[in-house]
Amino acid sequence: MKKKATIKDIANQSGVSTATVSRFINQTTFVDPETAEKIQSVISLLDYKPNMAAQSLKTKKSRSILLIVPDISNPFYSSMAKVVQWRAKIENYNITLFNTNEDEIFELGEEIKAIRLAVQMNACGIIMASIDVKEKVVEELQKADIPTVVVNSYDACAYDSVHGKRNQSTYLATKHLIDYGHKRIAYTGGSKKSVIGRSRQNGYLRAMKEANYKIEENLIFETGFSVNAGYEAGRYFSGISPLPTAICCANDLVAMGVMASLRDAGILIPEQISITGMDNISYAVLSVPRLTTVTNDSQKFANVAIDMLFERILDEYTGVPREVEIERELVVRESTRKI
Amino acid sequence: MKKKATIKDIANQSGVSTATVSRFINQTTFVDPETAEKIQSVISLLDYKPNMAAQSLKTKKSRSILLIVPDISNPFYSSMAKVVQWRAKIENYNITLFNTNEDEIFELGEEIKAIRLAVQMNACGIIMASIDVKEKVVEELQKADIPTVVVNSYDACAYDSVHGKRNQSTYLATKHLIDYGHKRIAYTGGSKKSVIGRSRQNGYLRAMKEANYKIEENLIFETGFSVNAGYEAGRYFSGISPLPTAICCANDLVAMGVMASLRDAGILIPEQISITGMDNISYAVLSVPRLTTVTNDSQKFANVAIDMLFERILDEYTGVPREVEIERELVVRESTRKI
DNA sequence: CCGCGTAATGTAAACGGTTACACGAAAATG
DNA sequence: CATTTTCGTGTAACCGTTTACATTACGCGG
Repeated sequence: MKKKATIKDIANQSGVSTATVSRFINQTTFVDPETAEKIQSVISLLDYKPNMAAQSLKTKKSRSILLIVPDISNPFYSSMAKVVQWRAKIENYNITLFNTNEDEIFELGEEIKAIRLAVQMNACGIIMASIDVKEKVVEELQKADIPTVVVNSYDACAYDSVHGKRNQSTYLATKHLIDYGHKRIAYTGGSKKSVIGRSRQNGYLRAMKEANYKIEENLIFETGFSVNAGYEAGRYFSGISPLPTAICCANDLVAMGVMASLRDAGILIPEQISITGMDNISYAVLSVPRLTTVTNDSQKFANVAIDMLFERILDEYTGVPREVEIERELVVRESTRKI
Repeated sequence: MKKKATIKDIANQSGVSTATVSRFINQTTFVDPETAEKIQSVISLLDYKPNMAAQSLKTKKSRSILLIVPDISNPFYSSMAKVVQWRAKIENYNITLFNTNEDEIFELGEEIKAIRLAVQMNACGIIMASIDVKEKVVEELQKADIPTVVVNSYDACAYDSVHGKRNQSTYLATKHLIDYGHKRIAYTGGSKKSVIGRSRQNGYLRAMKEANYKIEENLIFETGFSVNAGYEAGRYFSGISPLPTAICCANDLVAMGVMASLRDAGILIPEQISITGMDNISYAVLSVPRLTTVTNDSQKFANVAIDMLFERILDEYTGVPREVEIERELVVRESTRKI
């Protein structure tokens, strides 16, 4: 195995100093076209590629962004990841993926670990789309002192943040159910321990209260954010008698699980129970009946997040933390019906 | 902003040399328990975290693995990513995500770029789940000289590789359709330019030939691997008269797209057309009618891949490239019916 | 009491880049 | 023509670790 070519090799073979080579590569100073050509030819000849570790060590910048998500297998996050990665690549950054697995191991520690990793690797930026941002996490972020944008959290006021418009998500969905004449509306989804879990459940509660409906404890089933979690919830609800007439789910995945479960129990949707989701992932249109849901455009989230992050990284913006709210809207399809 | 503590700070404040601190951290040599304790306390006090760039520069190892996938938003790959990341984290490795976006920009260059990145960052290993491994790519891998395992490619014989058992995927699906009495069976999915595209289409062709059925050119519609691609294909097929009685799709995403499209055209599944998918992603059970498909357990792929990769990284295995085939099986559900 | 092995630690040279500073030559200025 | 800029480049220190080698001190056999 031949040793990899270093900048010194390039310098020697093209009869210049390493400084010149470095300058040529990074275009930091004008170098004589003739020299440049020579250097370039030697570079191609030796197939030289700068060592990122060395660069990073010297410049204290790593050209990499840490993307923290709760569950990369959730389409919302994976399609976010796709655009983040895409945008980063264009700017010549690469992305390190950290999956906190919130849904399975409910350990706050994962996020802390992620942030530690970011400082160890000299990450240029962090996109934190994890579903919870607690005090300890903020503290750790503070110490890390790395440009950060938080996705999907409503109270990370110390950082740039992007999230859906407040009081829309499940509020819109529940309101829609109420408008359709439903009264016994159930709710299921991730626990209130997470920001998203809380905000989604609160949306439901708020709509119910506004309508002066009584909230029946046994119609609220806390679980996870996955299809399996939804399936479990569906089993729970199908055992309740009388059945609720509608179920508001914390996200589409849960809704799909619920629907599958109800179908297995022989319960008709929407004839017997109306279902709403949240996120409008691409599978929502494909489900049968098509899922009524609320948009949550992950690509928009990702684009806004990366825009803000780059502005911070490049010092194009140094002001107070920004908070951008993404407008959401109800998409009425066939999983809900008037009663 | 306080400067980050370095190993020198730790050394100074605990009255030992940097060498000792390093040895303590990496547990490479026994250090006096008393000294150790002192060092540890200073480390916690100053919140010291080793700088990975420096470590990587010196040791030429980065403790990071490059994961190359064609489309992270495809559940097959995102759930692979999830387990890869999970396993890597346990061993204290982190993973860099590279999405080649094969489906949209059909550029071979992306894979080359990815491999280059791997060498620049001193990646310890590469998991290459991209849908094509061409000559040029292999050449680049050769130069890179990094432990690599290839996923889902049938002809990367120079590397450890994991893929589904040959001649199963679409072959099984098509055979199932034939067993069900179908004769005019269509096929759609990604182009033959990619390994997967080829192997999937070949499975279909082989089954058809074995049954001595004639292959009608206009019943083969090459497109992508996504839901949208499937939707397009569905539109194409619904314009054909007489309709084929079955469509074998390259993967579940495509199948779901096709089903949505046919449904929009008022065509009944499986009454008028039977549909098969491939991958058995978690949404396949959720579709209506439930999709008949062939398993392709992404988590198993991921686990095998990472197992092999670690064996290479840790030099636990240095023999000839291994090839592991994951058994697949047909899952008959409701999207197909006897004719 | 000498010499030697051993255990714990220190010294300092890498690793592969970047960049502040210095320098000579050529071009611009007056 | 003398002086100052400008330009292109070289020199060498530095980034934060690891590690081969050197050093010390101590215990032990002869």
